[in-house]
Amino acid sequence: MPSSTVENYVKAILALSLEKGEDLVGMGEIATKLKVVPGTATSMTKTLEREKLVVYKARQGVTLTTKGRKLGMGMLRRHRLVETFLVETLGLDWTEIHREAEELEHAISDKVLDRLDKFLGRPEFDPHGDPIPTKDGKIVQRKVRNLLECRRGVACSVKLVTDQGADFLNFARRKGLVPGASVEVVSRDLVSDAVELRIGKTKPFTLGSKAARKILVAS
Amino acid sequence: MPSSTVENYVKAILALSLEKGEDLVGMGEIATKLKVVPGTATSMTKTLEREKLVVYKARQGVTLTTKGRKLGMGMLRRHRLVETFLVETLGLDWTEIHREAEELEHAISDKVLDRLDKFLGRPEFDPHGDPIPTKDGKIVQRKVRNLLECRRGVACSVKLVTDQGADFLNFARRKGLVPGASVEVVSRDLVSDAVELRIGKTKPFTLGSKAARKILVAS
DNA sequence: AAGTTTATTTTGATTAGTCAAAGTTTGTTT
DNA sequence: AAACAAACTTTGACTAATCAAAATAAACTT
Repeated sequence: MPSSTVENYVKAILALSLEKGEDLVGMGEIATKLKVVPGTATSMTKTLEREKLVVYKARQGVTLTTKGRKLGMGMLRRHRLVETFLVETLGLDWTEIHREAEELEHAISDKVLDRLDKFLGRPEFDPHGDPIPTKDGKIVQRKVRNLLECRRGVACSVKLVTDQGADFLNFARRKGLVPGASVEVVSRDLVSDAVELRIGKTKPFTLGSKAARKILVAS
Repeated sequence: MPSSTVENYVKAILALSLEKGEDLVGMGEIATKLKVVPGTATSMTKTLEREKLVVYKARQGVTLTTKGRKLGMGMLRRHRLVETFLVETLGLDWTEIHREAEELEHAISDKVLDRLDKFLGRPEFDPHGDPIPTKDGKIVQRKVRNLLECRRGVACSVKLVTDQGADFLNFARRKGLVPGASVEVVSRDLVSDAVELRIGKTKPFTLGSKAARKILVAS
């Protein structure tokens, strides 16, 4: 059994390589994501290599093996199913489930996870709109764009909010930028570095480009 | 935050003192229950004392402080609510939930626990028939007797099976000795050290006194 | 009371995960 | 190419939890 520390490192490496669209992940990135000093990332990486979860090239970075990828996907599945349960069944708030799931994901057995999955009706997406990997570690990807990449004047549906910090989630919810909401880019201004949006028929508002990039939509 | 190790020690001390009806618990008992060597129990006990969870008298034993008792009761509550959830909601088997709950009880926050409690309808007893402590750490005790202490010829209702090992639970279930079942002591034989039982209207069978002592009933 | 058994405590090691800080590479400027 | 900066690795130290085995204390037995 991998320790929860090992699980967290593998999950972080998977998340980083998905974010970057690049398999090789550097020690600094891991250290930042997990809030440890770089030396710790290096030494844990060697532990992961001993367990055949990653391949490590000194001073270059680390890539997941098939085994590591499987474990990582399993963690993602756990995490997202737990989040779904917390929102759907227990009625917790969107913005507070991430931290809870972070703990629970390590404590849940495969058997309980499968029962939970069944109980929830085998959902495909979690409350943030992220796809839930299947048992064999595949994820259904939707064709999504962020709000900066959208055509003007075309209503799109919000699929995903990529920043899971409570602050940002709260902000997004206040603005109505929740998965499922219909949003249209009214105008885009490269000088002020912002986009003007309209949710349904409400009056338009402006979002900075940094925030706009965090909201993913599909048409 | 106490570590899960600390939580387990406190839970074990509480369980032992409840079992014995005696506050003072010896190092050997703790070591046996937690499957560690006695020296480890001694040294962890000192850690617990530093955190003001217990009072420790060398070569005598250890007793929980108010703080320790509160933590212990909290763990019992967690454990039993999680077990209830696993059986009631996810439909897991009676006999396999203990180990699962053992992990989950450390990972669940107070907030999630309270939501779970509400979702389950604030149950008073878990699937084994054990009372679930209230949020402020009180347990409702039922007047129960074991099968050796029962009057002959009087139907009683099974309330509690005190051995939670999978083997014994399986055995009890096969015999129909599950919480809620109606059981009657037909005869008692001190020589063969056994009692003859009848469940409802089925044909009587015999149970050794050691097993009979593990089945608690109320009339 | 002396000896023996049993429970407990101590001591010294070990492992996983971490940090601080010193030492290396590698790559970038000038 | 020499100097510098950034990223990375190494080293040594620390904490929590554990075990093995030696030392000690208490409780029984003759």
